[in-house]
Amino acid sequence: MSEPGLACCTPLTGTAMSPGQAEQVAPLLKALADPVRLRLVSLIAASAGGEACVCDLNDAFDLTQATISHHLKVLHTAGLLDRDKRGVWVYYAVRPGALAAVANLFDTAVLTPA
Amino acid sequence: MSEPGLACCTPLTGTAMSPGQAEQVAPLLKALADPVRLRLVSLIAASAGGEACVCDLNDAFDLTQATISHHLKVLHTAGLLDRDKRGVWVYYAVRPGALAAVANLFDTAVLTPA
DNA sequence: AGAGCACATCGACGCACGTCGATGTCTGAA
DNA sequence: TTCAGACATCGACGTGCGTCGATGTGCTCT
Repeated sequence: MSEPGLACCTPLTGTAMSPGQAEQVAPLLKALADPVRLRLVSLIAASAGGEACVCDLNDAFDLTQATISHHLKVLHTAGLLDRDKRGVWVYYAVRPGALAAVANLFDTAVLTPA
Repeated sequence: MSEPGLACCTPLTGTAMSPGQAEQVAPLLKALADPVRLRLVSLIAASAGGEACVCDLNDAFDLTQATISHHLKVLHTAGLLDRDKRGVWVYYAVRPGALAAVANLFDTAVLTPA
């Protein structure tokens, strides 16, 4: 750590997240990085039975039905929500372990230094 | 649960995430919902001492120095990274408890049904 | 068969985001 | 004082995202 242009600090030892792993996890976080989708997941998880139908979710927001349907599709495509059609209604449920996987991410791959 | 247009399922009992809480947490996730920023946080956390200078972070990516500086600013503005200027170099460190707060989010406010 | 409802899809709009090259600011050394 | 290096900021470009109204699809009941 003397002249500029040379190694100025530590060579980044320790195992960090790989680029491939980062590009695999980022879409999951991106799907959750929206106030509406965050509330949607929370509402579904807090519902009785861990599932909720779109009609009820629609009433919880001041948004168009098309917008809610779009957000639900994003969450479903990301693998966070399970879709179950029963007659006229469609029920969404939080995919078991999906959120836990995200939570583990911060406990294992990122937080732990060594 | 008979005629369409009436209450078709459960009235969303249980405590879900409030709209204000969602809009407060979403920016945190949005800051992390990028492969480059995810790797940046991971690299910094995995570095010796839990901190890393920008010059080393720059070499880990095939991106312009301006782009890396931009991503670091986003993470710092979101409250995830601490900035410490020492002479010519700038060291970034993961803000203590910042990632843990995000991890707790999925364990308390969202995951737990009842 | 027809009507009505629940939900998905489509096309379009405005805005925010990721990236870049160029330039500015500050520090330490000659 | 001058110069070179480290990092931030600026302006611009293309792309993606959130939202909407309109329309399509599938189901149920009459």
